[in-house]
This record gives sequence, structure tokens and C-alpha cells, in this order.
Amino acid sequence: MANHIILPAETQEPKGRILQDKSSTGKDRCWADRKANNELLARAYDIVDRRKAARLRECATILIMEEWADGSKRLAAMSSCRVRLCPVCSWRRALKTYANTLQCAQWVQREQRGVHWLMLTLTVKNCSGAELRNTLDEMMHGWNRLTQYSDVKRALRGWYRGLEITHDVDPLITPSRYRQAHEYYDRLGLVPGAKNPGFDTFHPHFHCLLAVPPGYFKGGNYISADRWRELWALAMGLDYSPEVRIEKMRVRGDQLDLQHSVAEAAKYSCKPGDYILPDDWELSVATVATLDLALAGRRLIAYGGALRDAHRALNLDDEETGDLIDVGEPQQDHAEPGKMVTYVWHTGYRQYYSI
DNA sequence: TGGAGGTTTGCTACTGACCC
DNA sequence: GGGTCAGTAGCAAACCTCCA
Repeated sequence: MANHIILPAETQEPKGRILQDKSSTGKDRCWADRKANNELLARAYDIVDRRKAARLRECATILIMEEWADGSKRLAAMSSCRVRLCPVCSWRRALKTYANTLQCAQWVQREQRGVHWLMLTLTVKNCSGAELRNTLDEMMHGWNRLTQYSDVKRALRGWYRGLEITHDVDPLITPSRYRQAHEYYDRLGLVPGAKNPGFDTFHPHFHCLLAVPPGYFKGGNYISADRWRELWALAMGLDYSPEVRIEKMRVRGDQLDLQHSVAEAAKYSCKPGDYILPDDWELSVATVATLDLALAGRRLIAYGGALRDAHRALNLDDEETGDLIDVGEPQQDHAEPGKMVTYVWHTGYRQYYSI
């Protein structure tokens, strides 16, 4: 049954300025949208785990921003709930992961001249919510086995591994879905508008950033895409051929585009739009319960080899437990300290207002 | 509320079985 | 005998529960 969620409105509009915060590239940081999603998630957690629901409601209710005359802002203080699925905390965590991984990759680049970078995506078939935790267990064991294979040991100098889980939330095959995978749907005899056979299934996959030695593409250590697929299937004990993508990192001019690949690898573990579904509240609650259980106690991000050495050498803050205020975002240089402004979240107006 | 201690998870290194 | 791979122990870190 579909339930639309209507949050109670407040009767008096707050005085003060609405928070408008843009990144150094001019992109809106969308604080209000993230906090509104945090409130919806808290409602789901009222059923799943009341203690986490309470923590979510306390998260990012007050933001203290350092502001300068040119309109630029820097987050100076905020309370964080650190619930894995929290849209605010997972956004800050993704920014931190990106900044840390980029620093590690640049460190390896300096220490080991001539290394090449590869982006590896390892997938398995979609699974149901009930199977998700076991599937993640198998993937973690599979990854350990894969990295111990002699071909892989010889080829890799270091790696970063991030887990991403997507959730299929389309009950019907939409025209755009059909366009993207028409061969698959044609095989099943399905047309746009038909029931989506993958509805409410989960797709866990690893995004990996791999450092390989100079001469990798010409020497005997090279591993082809088909070989990666074989090795992943072997490590996982699969009786089917999994989808595996391996790409050499983009080159822009003479510069390896580290930022692009790191940004791809260090994405959200789970996008809020995959579990906060205002048009299907029962599915939202069930999905939150599934993901909460499946992700409990897991390390979603891991470093190995030279990238692990880099993380230690740089003494970087942990992505999971570290500070979510300073997440390594690029900041404009200012000669003078800015003015501290406090913004308070108003549930009814779904906006941050200055006080 | 915070600290102590037990449990869980995951990385690394080692060992032993198997195959050529 | 050497190479490969699965299994596992050791360790560190995170997480959870209990108790003062």
C-alpha cells in the first residue's frame, strides 16, 4: 500500500536568512534536502530501531557556519548521528572518503613513480533482501581469495575497495530502463510497462581502484578483462559468468585523472533514493531494516598494499569514525577569519534559518 | 554517561594439500 | 621441487553490552 508522508507544518514562519551554501565549484550543497531525507529515515527507524531514530533526529539540527563577505561558507560545527544510512552523515562520509583516497593515491604516485591506475568493478547477480547479508559475507571472502591469487598478487601494488549496494525500486519496466537493457528484456519477452522482474532486489558490487606497476600493460603481469572475470568467478565459487568491468584510468592531456576515478570509486555505499521511498512507505521501512542488518559491523571501505601504507603514513582520519566536519573539501583562501552564523533546522518549513 | 571487556569483522601472513 | 590455492591463526579495529 502506498502512503504519502506529510510532515506537520509550523504556523509561524521563522525570521532569519535561509541557508544557501555552495561548493567552490558553485554546486548547491543541498543541506535542506539532505536533512528532510534524514527526517524521513528517522520515521522508518521508529519501526526498525528507536535508538537510531532518536540519534537521527538530533543529527544536523544546528549548523554553525563560518561565513565571509563574498558569500562563501565553511561548516564549523554540527552534531552527527553516524547512522550508516543517514543522508547527511553518508554525504559527509563520502566527501571524506574521496579526499582521503585521493591523498593516498597521490602519495603512492609520488612514492612509486610510473604506477598505472585501473578501475575495477566486481558484481554478482542481484539478490533478495533476505539473501543480502550472506551475499556480502561471500563477497568479502571472495575478495580476500581474489587478492591472494598469484596473478593478482604479482599485478597489484595497492588497492582501494568500496562497497556499493543499489536497490531496484521500479515496480514496472520504464521506457528508459528498457532502452538501457533492451536485449535483456527482449530475451525475457518483456516490454515497457510490464512488471519488472528485478523489483525490490539488491545489487551489491565493489568499486576498486588498483595501482599496478610500470610496464604492467606490456609485461607478463597483465590481467585481461576476461581473466579478471574468471578469477572473480573462481574466488566467489560462481556457476555463472559475473559482470566485471576493468578500465584503465582516463588520461587528460599528460595528466592521469586521479580525481575522476577516485570520485567514482568513493561514492555513497547506498544512495538515499534507494531506501527513502515516500510513495511506498512499507517498502521504505523494509529496505531500511534490510540494509541496517546487512551493513551492521561491516567495513565498507578498505585499503590494501601501497594504498594502505599511504593511509598509515599520512595518518589520515578514519572514514567511518572520523570527524565529519572537516572532510577535506577544497576551500577558498581568506585572509581574515569569517563570521560565525548559527542555522537551525525548522521541521515544518524544511529549511535552515539563521538565528 | 563513560569505560571495560567480550564479540565480530577483515587484513595479513603462514601452513599444508594438491598438481605439474 | 616449485607454484598455486584454500584454510586458518594472529592481530587490529570496530561494535556491542554491561556495569558502576
